[in-house]
Amino acid sequence: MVRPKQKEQHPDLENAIKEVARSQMIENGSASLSLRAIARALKITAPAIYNYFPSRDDLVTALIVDAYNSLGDALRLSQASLQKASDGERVFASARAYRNWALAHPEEYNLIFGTPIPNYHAPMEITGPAAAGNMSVLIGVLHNAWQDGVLKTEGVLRSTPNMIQAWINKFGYEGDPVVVQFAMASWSQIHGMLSLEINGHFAAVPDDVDVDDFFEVEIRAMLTRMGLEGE
Amino acid sequence: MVRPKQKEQHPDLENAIKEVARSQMIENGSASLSLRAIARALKITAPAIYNYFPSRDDLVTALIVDAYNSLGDALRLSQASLQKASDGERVFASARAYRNWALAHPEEYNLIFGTPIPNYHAPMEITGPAAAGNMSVLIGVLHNAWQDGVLKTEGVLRSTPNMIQAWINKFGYEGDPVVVQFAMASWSQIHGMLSLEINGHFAAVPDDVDVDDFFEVEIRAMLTRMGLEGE
DNA sequence: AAGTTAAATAAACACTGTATATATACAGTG
DNA sequence: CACTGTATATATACAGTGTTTATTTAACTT
Repeated sequence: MVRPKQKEQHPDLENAIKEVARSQMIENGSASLSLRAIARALKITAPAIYNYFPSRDDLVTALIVDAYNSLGDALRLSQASLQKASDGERVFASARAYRNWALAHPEEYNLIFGTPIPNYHAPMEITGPAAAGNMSVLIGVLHNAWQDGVLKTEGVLRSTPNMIQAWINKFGYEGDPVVVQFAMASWSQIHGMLSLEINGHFAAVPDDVDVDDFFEVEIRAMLTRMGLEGE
Repeated sequence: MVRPKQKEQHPDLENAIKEVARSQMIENGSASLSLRAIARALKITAPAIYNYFPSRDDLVTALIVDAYNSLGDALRLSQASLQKASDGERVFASARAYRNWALAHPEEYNLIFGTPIPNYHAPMEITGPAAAGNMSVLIGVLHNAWQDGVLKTEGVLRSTPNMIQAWINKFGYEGDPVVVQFAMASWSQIHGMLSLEINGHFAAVPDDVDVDDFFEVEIRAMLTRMGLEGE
């Protein structure tokens, strides 16, 4: 038999491939993603996957975009579930949501921000917008705080840093560049802690040490710096 | 010929292997490290490498330890070359040295802090002490600032975070835990920015956007928080 | 019913890390 | 010097990888 009857094959093979890829990533680490292993699990042959993804890299890119969207959903949910909260509380909630997602999906987090797949290089024209979409959640929260006039912006910037201006030029933002600066700084800080925590650089074993309170202290310091400590 | 004459072979094959591995990592990315490619370059066969490194992972571990030491040298050099500098200047210098090393050795930086080698997991009993040795440079600088009484420690910690206490228990530190907190926080922040910068998450192309002034603003904010803004 | 298209297979290529067995240059000893 | 043992390399083989090609056939179209 060369082509199976429609009844006998997966109804949505493209999604089935991604699901198996995800579960195998979680089980064996994202580095050991293997088209052949996916094919074995689905009882098809490896080249069949090429009907849905032109190459292994395109599959990886699809997984990355899915991961970005999953993270973005978590961030938006953290805001949507907040009613009449202060600006500080909103930032805190988004920071916690970011971390909780990362701890719940470490392989996918590394897939996005690390380089776990040999010789894979993310095509920024695809992943860039997905990333910016998530960034804009944090920017949105800080933008509201700025509009509320509670953001401590005095003396932060002598002039707009190149990278901040480049981001604004590319993805657009109407408002004080210091809002983007704060967003990028907060993102960097949170990402730095998570990257070190997830990859076990804070302790011998990743789950060995509880980093919760360290994280809380630093988010609080972040809020203090931005003038949002009232929480 | 099964075994080459001593005159015809590399005088220090172990180091030659590491050097070729490093240069190939730099050229093709650390993910494409290949024992066979190394062997080809050295005109030996792949299994010969096993006489010097029990497995590919042991070679990677050796490269990681070398990278840690190289980074550590850069950090220590940044301090040794400073005479009669303020505590703030010393922190600033170590932050700049850290970033400069990372930008000059991006593949080695990812080798240390990312997971670029498929299915490789760093043995923390070896890499842990190497990492702690570098961390202690930053802790040392902040410890001096604390002893000078200029570190703004009031109200930072309600109690010592678990992760900070665990680090102190493991690697030892006599002094205020807030010094370690500040060191870990600064490290996280710097690492976060570098990880995003090096892996191109700040822009489409890694070298596309100048992140220097963004970095400076954030280090300055870091110093302000710790009470070292006098520089 | 015939022709076309789409989705799978089978086989092969060039790689990879690693294990095993084998050959030989060199060092140490009688 | 001759003999032996060990260290260091090779040769070969195995199981795995992503990918390409040609082939087959189910399903759709006319």
